[in-house]
Amino acid sequence: MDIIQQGNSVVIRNAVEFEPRHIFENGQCFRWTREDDGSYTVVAMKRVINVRKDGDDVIIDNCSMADFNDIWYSYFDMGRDYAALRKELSQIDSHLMAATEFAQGLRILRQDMFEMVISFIISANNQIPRIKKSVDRLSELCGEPIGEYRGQMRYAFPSVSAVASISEENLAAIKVGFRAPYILKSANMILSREVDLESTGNLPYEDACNELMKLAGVGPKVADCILLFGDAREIAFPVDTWVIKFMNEYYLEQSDKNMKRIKKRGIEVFGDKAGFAQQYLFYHARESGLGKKGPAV
DNA sequence: ACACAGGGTCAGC
DNA sequence: GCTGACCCTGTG
Repeated sequence: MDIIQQGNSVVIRNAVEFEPRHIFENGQCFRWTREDDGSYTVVAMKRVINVRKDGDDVIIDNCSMADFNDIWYSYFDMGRDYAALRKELSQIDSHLMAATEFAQGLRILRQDMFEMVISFIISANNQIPRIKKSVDRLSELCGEPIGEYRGQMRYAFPSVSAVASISEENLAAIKVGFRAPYILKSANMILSREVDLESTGNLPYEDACNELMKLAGVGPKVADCILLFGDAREIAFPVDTWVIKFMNEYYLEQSDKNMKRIKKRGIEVFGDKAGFAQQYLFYHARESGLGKKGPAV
């Protein structure tokens, strides 16, 4: 991989396994905006960057080589061979063959654990545009300002203590509805170390899940999202409405809506890479409108 | 207009 | 285990 600094940008040459659209529009991340020029402006890790594709090159603007090495290399999971991963998954069956071909360039981000906890608590029984707005409002309310970019002030995702001490009144302004008390309670549980986000990384998958589910508003699906997108747990298999759709369509003998059984079946079929399989299939199902315009693929 | 669902979770049986 | 309610808001 050839990576060079060019002015205020870092350029990754020949990055055929890096497609900003597939990375950001697949539901793992909420703090991005698609610009008129097709690029993506992203706030993460107390920084703001702009990511775009130019031919086969990826251009990360507002980024130093030092930041790329220290932060974004890990964030974008650059150490993983996605070509090999897609090839491996495509051999499982025709659905994964289609999904991995469709979403070439998708990567699973390694994001901040606390940001994942709060973001996915907000995601419950919610819609992606509204989730994005709520996370933005929360960051503007009590996140650190990290400077202007493209004429707009940007705010980092707030710290644990900042979220834990939001007033009820301010929290209402974020418009997270019935999730407000969950956010407050969970932030306080993390602040008091009743649940230690940093130690979950050392726990076996099942234990890490149970630890996270002690938090308010965190059930099995949200716990899996936190572990998959925040802790790079490849076995984590979040079961949501879209997963229920494609599992019933392709992988279950008879219609089933029990999340526990669906999850068990997913791990049975996809093995220790279930999380990756889930992302490709979820994204493909959603983008192709499975269940709305008839069966996909 | 007004019902309906949206990357689920929780409380009550 | 299963069921219904849940704050909002864009959609048809």
